[in-house]
Amino acid sequence: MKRPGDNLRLVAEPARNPTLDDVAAHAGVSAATVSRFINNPKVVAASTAERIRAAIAATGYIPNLLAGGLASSRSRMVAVLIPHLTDSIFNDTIEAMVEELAAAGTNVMLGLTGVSPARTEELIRDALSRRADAIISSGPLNETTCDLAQRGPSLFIQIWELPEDPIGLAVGFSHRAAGRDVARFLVSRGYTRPHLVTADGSRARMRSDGFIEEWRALGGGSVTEATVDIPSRFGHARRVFADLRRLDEMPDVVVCGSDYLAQGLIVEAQAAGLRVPDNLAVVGFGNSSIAGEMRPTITTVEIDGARIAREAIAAIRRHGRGEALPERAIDVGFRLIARESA
Amino acid sequence: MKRPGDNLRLVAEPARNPTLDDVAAHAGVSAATVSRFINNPKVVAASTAERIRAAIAATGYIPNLLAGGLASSRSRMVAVLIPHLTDSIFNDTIEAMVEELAAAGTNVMLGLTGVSPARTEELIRDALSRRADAIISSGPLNETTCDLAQRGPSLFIQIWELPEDPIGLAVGFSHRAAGRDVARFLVSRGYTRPHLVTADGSRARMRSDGFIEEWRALGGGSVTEATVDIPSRFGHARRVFADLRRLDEMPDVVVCGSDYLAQGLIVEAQAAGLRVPDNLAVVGFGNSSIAGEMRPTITTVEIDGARIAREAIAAIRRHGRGEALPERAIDVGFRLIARESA
DNA sequence: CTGAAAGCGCTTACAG
DNA sequence: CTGAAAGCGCTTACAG
Repeated sequence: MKRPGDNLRLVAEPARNPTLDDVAAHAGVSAATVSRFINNPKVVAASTAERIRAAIAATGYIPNLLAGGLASSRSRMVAVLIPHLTDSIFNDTIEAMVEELAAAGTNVMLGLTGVSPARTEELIRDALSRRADAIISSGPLNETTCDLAQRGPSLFIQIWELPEDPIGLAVGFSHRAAGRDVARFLVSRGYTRPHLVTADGSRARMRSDGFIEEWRALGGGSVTEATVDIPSRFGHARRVFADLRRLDEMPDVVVCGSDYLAQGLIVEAQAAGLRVPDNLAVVGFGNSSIAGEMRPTITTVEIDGARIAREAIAAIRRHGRGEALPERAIDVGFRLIARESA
Repeated sequence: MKRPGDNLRLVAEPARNPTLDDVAAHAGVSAATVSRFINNPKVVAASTAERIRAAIAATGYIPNLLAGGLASSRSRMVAVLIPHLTDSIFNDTIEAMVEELAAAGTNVMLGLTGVSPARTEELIRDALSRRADAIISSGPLNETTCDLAQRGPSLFIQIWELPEDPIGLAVGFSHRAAGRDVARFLVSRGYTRPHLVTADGSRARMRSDGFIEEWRALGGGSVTEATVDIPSRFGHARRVFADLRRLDEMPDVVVCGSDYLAQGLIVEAQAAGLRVPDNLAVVGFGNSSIAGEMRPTITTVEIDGARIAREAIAAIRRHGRGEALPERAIDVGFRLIARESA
């Protein structure tokens, strides 16, 4: 078994992890100077820097970010709170987020909220306990969680939505507007009998409301609707499709809450001998990577997840420097991508 | 703007976040007692506990885990390092892990390693810096990262594999044995022309090696092989299928590195007018949720991700109590699930 | 450009 | 069951 210090002969290293003081002693400078070097190499003299660099290598020093965070009240950690990991429409955004944060030397605390505000509350509390520099959330909030989120110095960022009165910052888009756009698109393509599959949750609800509003405004006929559990996933398709066939009149297009569910419906429709989009059209949501790869390719609404990540991170940086945010809500918009499925 | 303290009239609260001392003062006890109450409520007298509880509520106290972790050298945080989030075969395992850890009051630092050992090294360093109680990794290691992983008090757990000589603990299964099982299964079903789609990475490689070894041992004929980038995803299917058609002899079964890729191949095959499994059979890997829901349902190898999560967490707990681990490697096995696709 | 010193907010033997 | 006190390992004005 190899242990730290085994390959050092000149200096008798202690068995414990080396600390800043050990490095300082090794380099013949004070701990303060080592600290300065680590956080901002340019402020120390070149020759000193070199000695410190050598001392760090020789001792195998690994900074203690718990101590650093306590002393500086900057944890260099951001909490990311999302409902699910599997079949999640957020995954591209989260992946972009985690990677951009890593590039900025910031780590990510991941919290899975499910659909429970209680879980969300606990996770916000945990993030606050760890003095997260920011909390990025797409989970369900209630009054208690909002109150909680306002406390503490952590910047609270809501993503994938644009609430009336953001707690800290919101980076998202209008779900209602997205729903309206889909309605307009389907009217323009001549569809007459849409069926909406809405996941239990305010955001999907808002899209459906927007859809119905616009559909009515454009003189569209009857709309039917089904509900599925969050998140809208591939596995829901069997039941949704079976229910579809029991409707009085078969719809000509199904609007889904995710590309995964849309994919599932295409599979089900084809297994039942229907052609997509001729016999049944399908619209997804999110432009997940599968959307452009499915046969037929899936018509969907694209959200620029990487942009959400970038805007969030830019705001965190500003907040970290003590600057005020130029705006409380950033609308990244969306884009309807017409492909083969509708 | 609401701030902490706004709704307290009796006690003049400071503008800063309340600390343990504030709670102690409010409850008329020492900080040590409050600390004890928070970490182990049973050790304080019932009446004291009640006063402390009230003081915590009144002050809106949120513990500082940075300070707590520094003092106790237990961060209550576990680092989870995985290659990707999207289309990842680990997601069920990770989801189970994060939820079980949350239930145990432990937070998760998520790191995305990609295929780069350099990234992995940096993330291990970060985890060590944050004094993670454990580092759970399924990412690629090299010599440097192994050395690093051995240092520090964090328990290092490798999941989804069973290396010769685990650094700390390994919780996984034999990929080679899984490959052999698939070969045996396909022979028993009478397939004669398998095509392996292997992701660039040692683990998928090991399954393919196991497959070929067993296939040969059972007197099987020629095997063809294609390579895809990690991870094996739905989107790879188009190219893989196109390449398939250019082979001298069309295979009768394709063995994929994930259920997502298997799903994609089914879609491609059907779009080309082939029937699955009659004209082309497909085998997946991982028993992701889509596998049982696809049409046809996908024959695959199930890994008990929840069990991996449980074993890992049990080990972390033991390690936290200072107990030695009963074993250095835990084989959770796997199970071939025969469905419709092969 | 660098050092001495105070302080960040907890935990934990040690005593009682 | 509880308190006083030392200590965890950093950062950061302050002074030079």
